[in-house]
Amino acid sequence: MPEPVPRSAEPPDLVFAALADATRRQVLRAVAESGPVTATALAGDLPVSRQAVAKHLGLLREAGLVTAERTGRETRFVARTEPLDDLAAWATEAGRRWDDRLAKLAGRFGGAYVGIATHTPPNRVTER
Amino acid sequence: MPEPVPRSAEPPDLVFAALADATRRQVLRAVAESGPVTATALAGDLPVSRQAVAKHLGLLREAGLVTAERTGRETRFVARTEPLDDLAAWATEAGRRWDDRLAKLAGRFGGAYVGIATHTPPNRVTER
DNA sequence: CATTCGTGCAACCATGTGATTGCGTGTCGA
DNA sequence: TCGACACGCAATCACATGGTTGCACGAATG
Repeated sequence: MPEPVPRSAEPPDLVFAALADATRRQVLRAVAESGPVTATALAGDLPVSRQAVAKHLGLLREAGLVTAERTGRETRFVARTEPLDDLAAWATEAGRRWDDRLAKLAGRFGGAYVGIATHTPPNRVTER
Repeated sequence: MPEPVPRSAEPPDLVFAALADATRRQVLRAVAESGPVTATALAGDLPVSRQAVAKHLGLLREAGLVTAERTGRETRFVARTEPLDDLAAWATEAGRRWDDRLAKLAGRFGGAYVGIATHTPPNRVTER
């Protein structure tokens, strides 16, 4: 056995789910670029209501992508990057492993699938 | 200006959306590990119907995560790894940039937020 | 040529979810 | 103390989405 497979910390569903929505990514990005910021301030720059932003922040918080700190009557959010690092690690690892598998198949079958599997645009079969 | 910001190929919504669903990730993983495989065969190992698998494969295909090749009456799917690489690149880049921003804020404010932003578990504020 | 098998498509259903509005509560400043 | 401000919570709504079933069509097989 080459290695016991580092078992890269598989990002929890929450992270995938949180990142799935474009608006939510926008919120996250805004938080990341605005430093500690409140939901209300954030809503000012975004095309959605304060409550919508608050909801997104809630999910992002559960996913560990932001941290909330309440002082007095306002809550400031800060972005966390670890989940992103985990995601990057996962994607890299998965991609690498599958590529290896693909390479083996290519060896066994003659390499026909390599091109298809790694260098074909979106698709070209029953293209609608 | 340090750099014009490499503008890491931002993964399209389709990729995020495709990866958001756990079952779909399972399908993708199965495809990746089973080499060229048909939807029907895939459905045999998964807890959902063939059509469900086919739908997932359809989305994965639109997201560029799998490729389909029809020969005769059966269609075999193969996983593609580029979208995953793009995702990894994006996550890494975003994380790095935000971390830089955080570091600057830490310098300006005294570092109080650093710990909170980079080493606090899920959360700890209005913990429900 | 009839049958069987693998697909794709369409309709349909239940749930989940992004977003809004309205309201109650706690905090800060005058 | 009182009003303004920042939140959090709940109800509601429209729409997207995962999943199923049923059916029709093209390709192998005898």
